[in-house]
Amino acid sequence: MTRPVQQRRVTIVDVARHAQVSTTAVSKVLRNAYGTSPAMRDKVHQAIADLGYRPSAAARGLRGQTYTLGVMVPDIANPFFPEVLNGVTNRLNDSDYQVLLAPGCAGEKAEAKTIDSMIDRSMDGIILIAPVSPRAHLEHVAGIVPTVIVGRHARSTIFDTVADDDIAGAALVVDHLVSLGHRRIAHIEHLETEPSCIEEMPNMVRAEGYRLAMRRHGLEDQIDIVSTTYTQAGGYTGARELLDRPRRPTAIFAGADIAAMGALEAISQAGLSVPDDISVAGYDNTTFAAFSQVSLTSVDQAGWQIGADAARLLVERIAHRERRSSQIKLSPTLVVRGTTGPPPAR
Amino acid sequence: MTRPVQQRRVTIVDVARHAQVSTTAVSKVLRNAYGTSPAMRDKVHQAIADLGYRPSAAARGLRGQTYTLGVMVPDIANPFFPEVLNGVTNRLNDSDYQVLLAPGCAGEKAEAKTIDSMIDRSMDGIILIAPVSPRAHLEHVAGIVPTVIVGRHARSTIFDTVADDDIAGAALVVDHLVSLGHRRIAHIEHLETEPSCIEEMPNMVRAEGYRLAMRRHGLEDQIDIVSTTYTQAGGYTGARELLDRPRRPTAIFAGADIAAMGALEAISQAGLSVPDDISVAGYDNTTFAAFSQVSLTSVDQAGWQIGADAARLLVERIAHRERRSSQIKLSPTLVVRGTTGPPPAR
DNA sequence: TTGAAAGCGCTAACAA
DNA sequence: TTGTTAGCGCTTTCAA
Repeated sequence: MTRPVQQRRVTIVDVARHAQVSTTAVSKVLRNAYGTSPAMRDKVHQAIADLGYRPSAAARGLRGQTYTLGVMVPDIANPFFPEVLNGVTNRLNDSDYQVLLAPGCAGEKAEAKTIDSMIDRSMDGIILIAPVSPRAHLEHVAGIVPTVIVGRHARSTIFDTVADDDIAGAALVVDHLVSLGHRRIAHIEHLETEPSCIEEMPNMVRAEGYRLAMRRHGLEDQIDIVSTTYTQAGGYTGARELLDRPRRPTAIFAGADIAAMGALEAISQAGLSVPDDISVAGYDNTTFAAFSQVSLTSVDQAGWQIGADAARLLVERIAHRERRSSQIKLSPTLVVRGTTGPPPAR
Repeated sequence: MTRPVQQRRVTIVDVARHAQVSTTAVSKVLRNAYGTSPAMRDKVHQAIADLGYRPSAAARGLRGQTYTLGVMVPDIANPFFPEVLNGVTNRLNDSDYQVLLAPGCAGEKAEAKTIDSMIDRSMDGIILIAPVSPRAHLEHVAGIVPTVIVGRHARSTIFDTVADDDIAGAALVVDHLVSLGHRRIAHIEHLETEPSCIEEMPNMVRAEGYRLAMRRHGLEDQIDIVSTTYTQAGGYTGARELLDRPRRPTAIFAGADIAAMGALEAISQAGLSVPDDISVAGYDNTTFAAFSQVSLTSVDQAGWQIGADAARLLVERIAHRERRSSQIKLSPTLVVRGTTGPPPAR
């Protein structure tokens, strides 16, 4: 029985020797750098293929790039984020970059640890999705490594941002419900416990968009917000609270689909039917919103496009670190399904 | 306006000078290596705190460990995988390891590319979830870097495995349906297009478990399998085909929840009701199976536990590369909900 | 127990 | 256009 020989790693030196050129030449060919003749490129590529050479990211990182981009996701179980991620990876598919995801970073502390670990690993750039860190910290990070922030309604000269227009998204829902005849429209919001950066977070902007739209329709006296979280449990307790009101709302706008699911559960338990007794709308147009049994009216914020734009901005910024920062704001659309209808006749 | 000074990175040399010790000493303290006095440890830790030193993973990787573990996930949008991932990260939470996820590796080619990129980055160990690569390739990889394979029913001397007992899981479903009085029980399977490693894949084992259980109940003449994919569309077309049978089944066992969702859609479109006309069961007990509107009977394979076990085995193997390989097989449980009931009276 | 010094594999400044 | 060479920040023998 042959024992597998633990062979030494093939290095750039082996390639150079095999191709009868210098290591510099190999390095240049690898990086498509200036100053290599076609003949040399061929020789080097041949040697690389012959030897099965693969560059060591660690050694590269010590001097130059690692060809690694990091993406931080707050909650991988929320089906909206995979969609954004697909936009990112798809955009980078035939680039030299490898995307690595740092999972599970709930809260400011875990988030800081995750970002640090990406910096320690000399990543060439990072995309932070809906981070909760204070603005100052994000700017500090962006000063160290090219950074794109997704979801925060912030403006900075050193990082780029991509976000959905949450004001417009909330307005789409309110407009739709008003046009159906609703007046008593309530909102379930996510309230961040950590007080920093409050007004930049998408959840807060959605609540603000709801308020603005209600006022625009002359319904300021109907504004009714319960503060819970964007979770199924949060939606459930929020809806319970709303259903206990002396005059209960005829429609509930939950700031996230998963919260809308909790609300639907509470409504069904209360013996009420949707949309005949009460309408429900969500946000994110996640996979399950389209299930026929669910059929949830929801705001689609084009997660795929958000991811693709973030990836593009990041690559651009890596190439030109001094270029002006961009802020991309994408317009959401409303997907009307079966959970919204006219209010019950009174 | 002060321009942010791009200050030089704090290195081990700075720490050594500040603490008045050698760089060797700092390195030892960092790695909890043998041969450091408490006094020295204190001095070094103090200097690290004073200077805000963080080790460079690239430099470390060039000689020793990178303290990075890679996890490859086939499809991040499938809500079962986040659960496994949470098990992994939770288990490693207070270790020195950082978990990084390589997303989107559909197909053998993309998978190989992803694995290579993890090796290039000198990861200390990798967890491959439901890989489709041929066995020989997995063993080759495991020879280079400590590897744990999740979901494959394989046995190897050089890699560890963690898997759900899919034979038992399929039996749980068939037994449940038979006990309700069903005889015509059909199965929707996922058929891998790439012919390698077929019999090791969880989907194939589930189909085999279905066959075995049917035979055990004396129902071999009722065995009815349609081959599609574990997707919503796959479940939809699979169910359509089954509903068109001259004598249609009274129960459908889909090998994955997401396929069960497609089947439910097809059934509802055909004007049939669940479970009165036909019962449906899934596999994975994903989040949406518990939604009251869905209420899908499903097999729970304890994804969290699978992830935690995989992380434990990987850390053990990194510490003892020569230890005997382990195969962990976890027993699934059945979660009975509203989509299964007695067959219609004939 | 502590430290000096030689690399790890690559990139980039500089020389030819 | 090509090659020589000095590091990048760390780990790891090997001496002291």
